[in-house]
Order: sequence, then structure tokens, then C-alpha cells
Amino acid sequence: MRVSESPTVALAQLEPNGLDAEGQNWQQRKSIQTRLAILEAAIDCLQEHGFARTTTQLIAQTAGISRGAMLHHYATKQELIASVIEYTFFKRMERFLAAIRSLSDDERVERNAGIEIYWQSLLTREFAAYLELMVAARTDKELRETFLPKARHYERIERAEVVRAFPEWQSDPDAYDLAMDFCISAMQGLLFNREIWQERDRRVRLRRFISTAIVMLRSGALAAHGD
Amino acid sequence: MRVSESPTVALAQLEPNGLDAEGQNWQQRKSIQTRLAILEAAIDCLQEHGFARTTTQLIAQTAGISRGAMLHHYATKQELIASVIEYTFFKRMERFLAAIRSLSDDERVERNAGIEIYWQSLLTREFAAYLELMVAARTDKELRETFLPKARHYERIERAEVVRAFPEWQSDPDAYDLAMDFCISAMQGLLFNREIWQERDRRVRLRRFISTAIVMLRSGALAAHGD
DNA sequence: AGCAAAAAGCCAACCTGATTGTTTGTTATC
DNA sequence: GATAACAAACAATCAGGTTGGCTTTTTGCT
Repeated sequence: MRVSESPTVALAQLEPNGLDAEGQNWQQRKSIQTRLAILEAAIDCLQEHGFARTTTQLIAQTAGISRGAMLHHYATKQELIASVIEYTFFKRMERFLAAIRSLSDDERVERNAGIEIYWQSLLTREFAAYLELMVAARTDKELRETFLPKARHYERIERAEVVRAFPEWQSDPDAYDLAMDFCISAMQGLLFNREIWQERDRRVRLRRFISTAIVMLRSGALAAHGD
Repeated sequence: MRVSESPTVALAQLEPNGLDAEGQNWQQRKSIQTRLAILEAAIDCLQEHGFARTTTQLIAQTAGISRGAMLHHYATKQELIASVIEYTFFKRMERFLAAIRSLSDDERVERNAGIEIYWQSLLTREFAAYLELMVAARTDKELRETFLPKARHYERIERAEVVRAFPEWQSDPDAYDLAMDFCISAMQGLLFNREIWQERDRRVRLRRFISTAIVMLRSGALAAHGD
């Protein structure tokens, strides 16, 4: 990726290796194309069947290649999953930041539109796959050791990138951190209970409440520092 | 269970069948004892190894019986899992309500201590197991059809039981519903990110913020009805 | 009350199907 | 000719469920 296209400094460092668009020769282009097909297929499988039922067989089948071909590109399942973690985070974050930057100052600051954009980013295939891995990592030791360091690293990148898109928070880093933690928790929690809470207006009302709480936090009406 | 011992009217209706303490004859007592051992073992397995790796073999081994014996009590894995769903919800809710009722009015209303008790209930083995099933149900069709109806039913029971323990909310049912949705979302979301957000004070601060937001919602300072 | 049949609790061995990773072979590109 | 992309077959493991058999308890009949 050329620097001029680089969406962000910190995020660009994270871009998964070996997936850059332009390879020189035929084999490299073909290889990248196949790897992308595998990653996208893995996302579909994770979203639809969950981590447990996402077998190498199923991924290869979904990608339209043989298992042998897939294992040529990703020698083990673990290796593939590690790539999926990187790929899903990068793709989601890149789109999220682009959407945030396309907001007008009025939409962003007054209407707090960033919240809805974050919510939209949670409804993507990419986040569904990421979530599957996040949950599986809680009990799968091998996956855990792959996932946790990456997640902790990404979390720091995310903070640094998002605050640049929300300059109105820069004056109060403590409140910003709390607002981020709060937004992530509440929204992801809502996502989890989405299917249990069937009434849509109920979920909409909750998002409005979360948004209100964040606005009040920014205005200083809700103290960031407890007793 | 005798009526005089019934912790609540609605919750008591939910008590898993066939696990009452006193069976008449030897076989019934033995059977109940074994079933409880199996359920507890299943909770341990779900918590430690996750739904995917919780095999019938592992559960039986953890419970200290043979697989054959286990399949005598629960003919299929699905049947067992259905019992685990009921058992974990009932056990957790029963203890949660008991803890809430043991609070003084001052602790409950002024110090908003119910929030911390709810948080504690999310840290139990029972909730860890319940959560595993909740997540797996998102992509496992068979489990989904077992889990979702139960979860939706429990959710209504929970509302009805909890509001009786928090009479100060009874005057405003809309605000109560929103507060419940909010509390559940934010707390469960925090639980999910617990391992990624390593700093403890950060998580404590978030819980304080959530608590503050709920208190303000109760006092009417944060409007329950949006724009 | 005594006793045989039925049933319950329990266990071990087997069967079928699925999954992961390896190996061997084929075709196209460098 | 060497290497990369791909495919197919193979081996080892492990899952869930079935069957048959053993021991103890309960039930029903005389």
C-alpha cells in the first residue's frame, strides 16, 4: 500500500502481510487471490457455523478449492485463524474509520452519529467472525495465545486511531478512555442479547440511552471520576 | 419444594424437574444425586473447555461415572444441554435474588449495591456455562431452537422477579425496563472484554460509571424517552 | 412374608462418521 | 529443471450413539 493511500499511520502498520493488491508475477497474484478467497470463506463459515463447526474441509469447500490447495497456503488451521484475526480487525477498522471521517462536524459532535456507525460496524460479517474467535479464545488455550496478544495490541491501535477522528475528546483523555470502554461494552452487550430481546424499538431506545450517556460524559455532567 | 420455601412465585415454576431433594426410595435419591453430579460436571466442562470441547466423554469423566451411565440419565447430548440451560439459570437467579433481598434498603437504594451483586452473578461458574451455550446457540441451529425459547422465557421471569426486589423502580416501568436492558448489556459487554482490558481500575471505573448512569436514570435526570 | 420377575443404575465394547494433518502425484509457471 | 499451485488419497484420532451384560433395588403375586 502506498503511503498516500494509507488511511492512518498506526493502522497501516497492521495491514496483514502478503495481501497487497499488486504482485509482480502471475503466481503471486494468483496466490493473493486464493488467500483472499480463503479468508473470506473463513469469515462466512465462522459467521454461519461458528468456530467449532468451521472445519478446514468446510472453508475449502466454501472457497471453491480443494483442502490440499488450502493447506498449501495455510499449513495449519491455527495459521489460518491467525490470519483471519488480523484480516477481520483490519478490514473492519479501516471501514469504520473511513465512515467516521466522512461525517460532518455537526453530525459527529452534535448528533453523536459516531455511535450509530460503531453499531453498524458490529453488524458486519467481519465482526461476527472476530467475535466467534474472541469467545472461543476464552476456553481454547491454543487460540487464546494467538488471539489475546493481538486483541490487546489492536485495542491500543483502535484508541489511538479513533481519538484522531474525534478531536472533541482530545482535551480529556480520561473521559475519552472511559467513553470508549463504555461504548464498546454496552454495544457489544446489546449485540449479544439482540436475539433474546426481540422488540426492535427496545433496542433502539437502549442505543439512544447509551448515546445520551456518552454525550453527558463528554459534557462533564456525568463525572468520570467516582467518589 | 414446599410452598413455604418457595423463593418466588414465578421462579419456583421454573425449577428443573426431577431434582427435588427428597425422593422416596433409594433409587430415586441415587438418580437425583447422579444427575446433579452430571450437571455440575457439565458446568465445569463448559466453563473450562467451552461448548465445542465439552464432549460426553469429558463430562462423564469429570462426574466420575461411565459414559454409559450418563447416557442412561440423559439419552442424548441435546437433552443434557437442555437441562444445563435450565439448571444454570435457575441456580444463578435463585442466589442472585437471595443476595439482593439480603441488602438493607439503604445499601440497595442509596449505594446502588444491586449492581455489584449482579456483577458477581456474572462471575459465577453457572453464568460462564450459560454464556457458552448462549454464544454457541448463535450458530448451532439445534441448540438455538432449544436455547432461544428458554432464554426469552427466563428473561420475562427475571424482569418480574427482580422488580419485586427493587420496589423503588415500580413507579416507572419504562425506566425500569430500560435500566435492566442497559445494566445487562453494559455488564455482559464488560465481561467479554475483561481479559483484553487488563487494568483492573479501568474496569472498576467503568462499573462505577454504569452505576451512576442507572442512578441518574432512576432519578429522571437521564430521559428514558429519547429526543 | 417370601420369592420371582421387572426395572433401574451402571459399565464396557463396538460402530459409524467426521476432522486434522501428511503424503504422493499432476499441471502450470518461473 | 526447479518451484509453485493445486488435487486426491491415506492414517490417526475422536466424536456421539447403540447394544449387550452385570448388579442392585423395587414391584407384584402367592
